Amino acid sequence: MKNKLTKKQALTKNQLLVLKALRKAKQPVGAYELLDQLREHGLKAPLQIYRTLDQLIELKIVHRLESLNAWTLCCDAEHDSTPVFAICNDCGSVNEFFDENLTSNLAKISKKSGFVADRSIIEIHGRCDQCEAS
Amino acid sequence: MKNKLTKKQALTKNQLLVLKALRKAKQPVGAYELLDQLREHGLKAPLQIYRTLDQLIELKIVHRLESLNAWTLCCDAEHDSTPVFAICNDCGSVNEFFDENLTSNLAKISKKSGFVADRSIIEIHGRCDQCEAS
DNA sequence: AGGGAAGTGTTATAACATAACGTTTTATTA
DNA sequence: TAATAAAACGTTATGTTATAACACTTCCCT
Ligand SMILES: [Zn+2]
Ligand SMILES: [Zn+2]
Ligand SMILES: [Zn+2]
Ligand SMILES: [Zn+2]
Repeated sequence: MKNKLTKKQALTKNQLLVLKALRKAKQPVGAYELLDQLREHGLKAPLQIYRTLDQLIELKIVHRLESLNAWTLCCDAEHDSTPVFAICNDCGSVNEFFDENLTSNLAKISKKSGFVADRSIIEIHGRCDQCEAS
Repeated sequence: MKNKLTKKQALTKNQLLVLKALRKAKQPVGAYELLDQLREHGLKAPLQIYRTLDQLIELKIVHRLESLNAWTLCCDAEHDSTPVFAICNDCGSVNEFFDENLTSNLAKISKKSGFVADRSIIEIHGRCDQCEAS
């Protein structure tokens, strides 16, 4: 698989626009919010956003947060394992973690029941350390 | 906390209707599909479904599958731990599992980063054993 | 140059979810 | 049991998220 640098060089105009908007955000962003921000750059229709997000997910540059209907940049790590997202109820920040044990636990559970996993979603809601401290 | 039997005795008409529809289904069901099925019993508006589903979730009788925008009955087990849902891409069936190790791993990950967890979502997509066999 | 794959733009529509308001039912307790 | 509070209910309107269908363009490979 190509590394992220290589992938970035191949990005299209729309992909770069969406990526830039996501980078600017400190939180996951919804598709229509992205659309609003990118209207000034010529994007007009939801599909332009949804298609681009799908492409960026395919490139493993972006993740979709299922419980938020929103998207966020992948942390810099090149990873094949399942990310764990910690989502703060208060400030909306999201952190991406990896855990070997957890990944292998998931695999075991699947295996035990004969289920062949494809894609795993782990999203934890709660309060981040900063919000918890204040 | 009351057990499920006690809870069931207290269910309202709408709750019973939705519950019955969910029981009949072999897969998670969307809110509007429930609405369609329950029109003949007098339910007319989406809100009647959404409210009832919220109540049933509060009662821990029903779970929402975030990655499907659909709801399913809780397996019979009375559980406080985080359920793991295995969702088959082919047949749409969903199985609910629990895993001590996984639950404690999740707790550890949270703790390490100072995050205080509230609600965890674990949904695995793939192929169930039956579909895999065929 | 020819042909296929990926990307793009646009209009229309589908699918999912909540706001706001008032009424009815049920439970609590004076 | 009558007053009251809390929960559930019904209805209309609206907001939010996502995809279908179709035509056109760009890029890459042979
Ligand atoms: Zn990632
Ligand atoms: Zn926070
Ligand atoms: Zn359950
Ligand atoms: Zn299956």
